[in-house]
Amino acid sequence: MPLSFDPIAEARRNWETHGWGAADRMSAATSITRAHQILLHRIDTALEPHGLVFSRFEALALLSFSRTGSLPLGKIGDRLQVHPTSVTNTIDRLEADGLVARVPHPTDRRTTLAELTDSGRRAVTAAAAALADIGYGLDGMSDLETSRTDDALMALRQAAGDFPPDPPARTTGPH
Amino acid sequence: MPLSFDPIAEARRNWETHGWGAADRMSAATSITRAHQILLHRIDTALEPHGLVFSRFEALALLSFSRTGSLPLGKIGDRLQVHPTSVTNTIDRLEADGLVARVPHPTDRRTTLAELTDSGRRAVTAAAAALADIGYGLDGMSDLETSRTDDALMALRQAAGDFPPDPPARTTGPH
DNA sequence: CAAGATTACTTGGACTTCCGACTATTTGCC
DNA sequence: GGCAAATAGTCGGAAGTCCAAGTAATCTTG
Repeated sequence: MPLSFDPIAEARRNWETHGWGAADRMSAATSITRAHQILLHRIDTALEPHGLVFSRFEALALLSFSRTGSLPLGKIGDRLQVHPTSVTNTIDRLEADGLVARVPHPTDRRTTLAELTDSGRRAVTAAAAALADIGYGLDGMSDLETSRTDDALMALRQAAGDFPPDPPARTTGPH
Repeated sequence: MPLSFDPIAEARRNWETHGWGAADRMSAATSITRAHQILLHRIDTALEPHGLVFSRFEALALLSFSRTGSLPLGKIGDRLQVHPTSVTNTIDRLEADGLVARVPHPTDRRTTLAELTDSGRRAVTAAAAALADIGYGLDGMSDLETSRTDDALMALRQAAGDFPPDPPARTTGPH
């Protein structure tokens, strides 16, 4: 039973009426929360036939970009910006499905590597195509709206400390 | 250990290199996911001294805007756009903390109303001030970036069916 | 007016995420 | 060298979300 009005717009009116302040920011923050929910649902629906969810897809994608098809669990967490326990859980699931394998690090015995299997590489390729097909769940947003959102959120992520404010380093970049 | 580069920008480069397509959309979708994570953490941190989390605060705010300080649980779910089960859980928590009370609907015995207590009204007022203080977690985004994001996500929400595409109804609106 | 459909909420279960604590290993430094 | 500090990963537990299914009440319709 869809609503006949925008609940966030109504919340904004109430905020203003009650003098709660920062109504624009409340609206944007709530919109981001709701957008995340919409995206996650659309993306997970598209991934479901491939036996994946978004977080597991992200881990596979990251592995597929690495030279050796393997990465330490900790590095996966850093790049995906999730808690180490979430990485453990994600890799547990991928390993149970035969999409990755845990292998010991050749020199550092503390470290475990997650290594993409052939099956995992096939799955991530097919899943990436499925996600591109649905425009990563962003249907309804124009290219301009998409890029503006991306730019604005980059400022937020930077301010939150996700990456340094400096201009792109002059080096060859991360690897 | 913060990264020295933007992991989403790097993912975009990899997407393009591998010809996976829709790199701009992937970037925006991933940014929204990460932004949600940042906001939720900042907001919940600000609410923690008030014994609330964002979802419970939203429910209290909704109740405080209603004429009687009470609403059917189902209507709360509709407005907040969350699953009925989540409403049950949220109200359970608020009730355990004495911030709302479950009361039977006067005419429809299927329906349960959540009613704000005095304690709940005090809590939501204080919590709203705390959230306004931190700009709803959006520090780092300018007003322009905030409003552009809000506009873009409104298009997404509308396309997802959250509310109808028509211009605002000529009626007196929701109540 | 009675059976079937719909609506409202709750329960139980699966999943994901985070936090705190713990083990094992490596690194830094006196 | 050797001990403290830092690093890597996992486990247990608390939260939150959703889905499927179940109970209770109301509405619809023949």
